[in-house]
Amino acid sequence: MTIGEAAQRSGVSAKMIRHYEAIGLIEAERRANGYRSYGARDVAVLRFIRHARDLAFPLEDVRKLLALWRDRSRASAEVKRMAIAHVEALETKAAALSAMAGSLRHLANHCSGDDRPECPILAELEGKPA
Amino acid sequence: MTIGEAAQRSGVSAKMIRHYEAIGLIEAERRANGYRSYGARDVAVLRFIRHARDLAFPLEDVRKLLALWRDRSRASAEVKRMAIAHVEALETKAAALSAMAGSLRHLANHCSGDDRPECPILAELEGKPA
DNA sequence: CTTGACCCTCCCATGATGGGAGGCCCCATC
DNA sequence: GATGGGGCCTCCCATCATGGGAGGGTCAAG
Repeated sequence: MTIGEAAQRSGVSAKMIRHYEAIGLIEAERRANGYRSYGARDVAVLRFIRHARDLAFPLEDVRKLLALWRDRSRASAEVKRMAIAHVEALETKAAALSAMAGSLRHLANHCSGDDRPECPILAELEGKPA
Repeated sequence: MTIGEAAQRSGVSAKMIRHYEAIGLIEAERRANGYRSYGARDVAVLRFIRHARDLAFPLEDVRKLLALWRDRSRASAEVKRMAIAHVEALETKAAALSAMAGSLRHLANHCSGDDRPECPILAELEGKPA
């Protein structure tokens, strides 16, 4: 199938499929006319990548996960280790965002939000010590 | 003061100070030798920027916040509106990350993590429907 | 007068993705 | 057989905020 069809079936844009090839994440056969050609297995790989990306695994992690996926005799320990590390990174980021949201929401709650110029939000941005 | 000193006092790197100038967020006087020159007010502005960035306001928002900050007669309504919108964006992102962390942690909990190759994490990445 | 610590500008890289230009290919329809 | 439209190709640029580094000028202390 063509790259367009593979894109549709995998949910990965044609643009990204070419990119994944450019960075060596996947490979593709070429037809005589230069067009990339894909099969069912390629679509499965693309879906795998998309699912990993849906969980926000960076592409370098995806590369390792793909290698582990293809190695049927791999130990699950390595996969689990990567997953846990990634979970922790996600939780750390989520906590940081929540904290920012919380303190900003707090400031906003104390801002009248009307025509008056007094604004604790700007005051905080101005004054918070270095 | 020089850019290096302004950087130290404001907590914004010299690299970033130059960048903020390049994108028109701030301006800087120049000495005869071409060096940028900053005063206490500039440091205050840089701190303002840093605090806004600490709350993950995008630079375009910072630009608007700076304008509002400088306008002593501004209405706080606009500031509040921006803050609330940003809080919502932060919360949305945090929730998305938490959700990803949660589902991945769930998968990891069901992965033996030993020498055996069976791994629900890889199975999920492989099989999840499009 | 040398040395080291600054400063300057300009270019490149990150990470993942999209947009678009310019050009080739293929199929269907007239 | 020619034409048109849609899909494919490659290559470049943009995003967002930040850092790194090269190559070169400046200044102050020794």
